[in-house]
Amino acid sequence: MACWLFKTEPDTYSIDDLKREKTTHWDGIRNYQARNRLRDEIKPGDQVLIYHSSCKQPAVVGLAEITRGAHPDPSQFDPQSSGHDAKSDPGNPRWVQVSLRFRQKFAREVSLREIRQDKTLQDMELLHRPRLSVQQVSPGELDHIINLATQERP
DNA sequence: GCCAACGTTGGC
DNA sequence: GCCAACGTTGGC
Repeated sequence: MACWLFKTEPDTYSIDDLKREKTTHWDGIRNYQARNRLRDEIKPGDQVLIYHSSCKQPAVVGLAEITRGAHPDPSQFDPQSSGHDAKSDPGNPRWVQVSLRFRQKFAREVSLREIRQDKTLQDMELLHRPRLSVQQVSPGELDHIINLATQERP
């Protein structure tokens, strides 16, 4: 079982949207490194931290679980979609999505600022790989963040 | 295949 | 809104 962190802009799709819908398809990924991780590494049962980006307080806000591995992202073939890709071959789709299920919205957010200040989280990819929306998380990091999220603010 | 120009992400 | 980081594009 591997652990990941998916970035999302809450104005577009938030943890509350996921909580309401229960499951979703993580579509719209149009970066090759992120795509490769979805396609090659992310498997059903993997745990996913949900992270809100481009907002007032960037933070880890909840937890989800992968229910289905990579399959074609339909939005690449939709001319109306912002993710439309005219160069993608329907016989060999370029972009994939995964499916995931809501597990929990954390009692409190673990902000990027707090992660930066936490000694045990200094190696998180989140702090070293800007602009990558599918991030690796170690089991220890996942555990630590869940602990923070269920404790009182220091 | 190099690399300059350009576009996007995302924190601040 | 600024701008740093870095991915992508396209001319050569």
